[in-house]
Amino acid sequence: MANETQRELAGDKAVRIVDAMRTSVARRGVAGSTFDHVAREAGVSRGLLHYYFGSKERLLVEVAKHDSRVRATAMAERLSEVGSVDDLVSWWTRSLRATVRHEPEFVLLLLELFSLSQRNPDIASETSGMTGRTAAAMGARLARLRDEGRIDFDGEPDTLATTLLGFTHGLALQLLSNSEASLTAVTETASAAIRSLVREPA
Amino acid sequence: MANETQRELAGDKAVRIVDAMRTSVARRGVAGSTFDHVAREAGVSRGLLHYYFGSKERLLVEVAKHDSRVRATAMAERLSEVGSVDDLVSWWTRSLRATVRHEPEFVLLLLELFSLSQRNPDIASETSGMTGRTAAAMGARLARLRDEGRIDFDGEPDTLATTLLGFTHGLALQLLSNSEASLTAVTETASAAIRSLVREPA
DNA sequence: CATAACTGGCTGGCTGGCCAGCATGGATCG
DNA sequence: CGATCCATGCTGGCCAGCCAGCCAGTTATG
Repeated sequence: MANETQRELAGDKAVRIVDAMRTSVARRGVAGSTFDHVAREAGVSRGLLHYYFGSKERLLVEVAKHDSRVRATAMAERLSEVGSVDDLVSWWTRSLRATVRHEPEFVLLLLELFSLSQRNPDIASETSGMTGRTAAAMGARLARLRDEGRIDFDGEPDTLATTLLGFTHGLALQLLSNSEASLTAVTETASAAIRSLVREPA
Repeated sequence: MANETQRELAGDKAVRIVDAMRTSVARRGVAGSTFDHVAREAGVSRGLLHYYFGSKERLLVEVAKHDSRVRATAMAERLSEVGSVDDLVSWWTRSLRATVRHEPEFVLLLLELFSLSQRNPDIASETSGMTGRTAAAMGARLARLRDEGRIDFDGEPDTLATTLLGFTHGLALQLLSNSEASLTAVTETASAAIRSLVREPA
């Protein structure tokens, strides 16, 4: 075995552990996600978490990696259907609303990871890689759309993508934590802002 | 004494404790901010934290309250100097850059509070009150500027304020966690988006 | 039978909360 | 005016509970 971290992490149980940890962190936070809880929810023994991952920290890194891949793939898929300015804006709006309403766990996980990143270099690089890859995926698609003459915008594709992603995360937080804020009103305003960044090609 | 929570919290030591806790939470996170550390940094005994605040949770609520007041006041002050669309956009841009560069602790504290809000109703309402009051302060100023015919925009002032705040938080997070992202490029793009939401009065 | 997968009891370290008691300074009394 | 006595701010040792990590041992696999 080349690396004790890589102990057949594709196996059924390893996947279940990463999954359970992901869910638990979103629900209870990192501190509340004890090996005991996570092991029970994954249907394995506590010792196995150590056997596979060695430490809580490395398990968290694995969670971040996994989410990164899933997230980037899902986004690339949806974005591939975007073909015009209108498509792009409505895609952005819909994905924000869907995130807030149906999968807030993702935002909460991201929150925890950002928090941990302040103190843990490994998690920091993984988290930064996660947002970076997502932005890169979006940037690539934006560049392609511009090349194909379907949309136009100023500046680098990656800069635009990073900005859009930042808007999404910020509004999701705002909307999740402040129940008084109106989801529709805020997303409408934000859509208008996004639209101004992208225009029909000349 | 009417309420044991209100044990002369204006006192010198109480203030030092809240301050030390604030700093520590931003640096070490909530879990890492043990009574032992915080007490040492505030220059008081561990027992005093309990004497004043009763529990860690209530101390955190106090930190949130304090920050809320400070933050809203500071923003209202700066915003009072804004008198035109250009002023508003450049104020927003400058305040985002200043936050990222000079006071990331505020963002990190907010991050921790958001995270805790998921599990603690008291902190949730305090955090939501914090962003709510900040948005309300900005909204009031925006409404005034519109009434005075200095700027114009669509929709409710509070909706616009909430959106702008969300943008700020999201970009700050993005920029703090992803060192590769270019601060100037992203803030420029974001400024353009903001500008589209506010226009000269007809 | 050998090796890898897996289990769960154990432990040392740490943490929030508790509380018995100390110190300080003002009021009361002789 | 000095002695006595509290009230209140404050201290730090103690404790019960919890948790990540360890590891000796058991089960599955080939």
